[in-house]
Amino acid sequence: MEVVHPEYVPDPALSREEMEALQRDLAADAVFSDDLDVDPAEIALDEPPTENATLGGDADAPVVVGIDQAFTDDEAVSAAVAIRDGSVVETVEGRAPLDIPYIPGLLAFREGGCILDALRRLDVDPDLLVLDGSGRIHFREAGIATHIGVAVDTPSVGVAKNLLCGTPRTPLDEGPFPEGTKIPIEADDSMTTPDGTVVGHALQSRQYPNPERRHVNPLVVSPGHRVSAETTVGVVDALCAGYKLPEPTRLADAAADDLKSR
DNA sequence: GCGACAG
DNA sequence: ATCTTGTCGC
Repeated sequence: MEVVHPEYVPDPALSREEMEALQRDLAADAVFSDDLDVDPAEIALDEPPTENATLGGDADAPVVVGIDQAFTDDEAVSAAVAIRDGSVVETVEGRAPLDIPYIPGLLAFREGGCILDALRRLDVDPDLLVLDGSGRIHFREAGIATHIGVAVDTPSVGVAKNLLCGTPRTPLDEGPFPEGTKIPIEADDSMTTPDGTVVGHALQSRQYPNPERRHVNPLVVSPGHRVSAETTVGVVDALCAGYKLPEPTRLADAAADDLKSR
């Protein structure tokens, strides 16, 4: 696939002020309502995808791509795994030097280059990108899922393990919550978004039989680009197949890990 | 000055 | 994110 907006390619050499300005610009181009080329209801997985399937499968089924990174001392490696009709149809990798440290709110400038490097090598055309981290749940509505989604103008969602900002309608420390629980997350005064706007959800994708003994924390999902908050939770939920993480990110996670160990 | 923060 | 074996619970 191609980068449609080169001006939004995250440049680690920018000053903090320039980075934030770029985020405000791209957030203005972000679409937080449904504008997909496929019916989101057709995006689902009942079981973990089958490894590599060059032949067979419905060639017209939606292509969902999971992306994740692993790190060494000075380099980031990214793995993008494309899934269609229940099987992995393509896997690519990307690399980039680590030029700046992790700074909350500026994650895309540390990991974005590596991700775009991988996505450019992708032959299939993704209908949805699933990224690690926030999308609209961000101080300037420009989390890494939004940043990447807008740069390639492709529907995207963000899946995070922790909350960056915003206020859950039910405090997350009031858990454990039963599997399937969806808690709206509203914008607060730490964000540019009008207060009370639902910018994402906490999603209890998995829970143990006896949460009192041992429990799982919810995921934090938010729209990246061209997807609404409601559709985002529904789709991520449908992409889970028995594990806490949705299959696209689980597979990308594993792929990135063994790329690192090589 | 205080607080608070994805990966 | 990363450094790392065993260990708890179902």
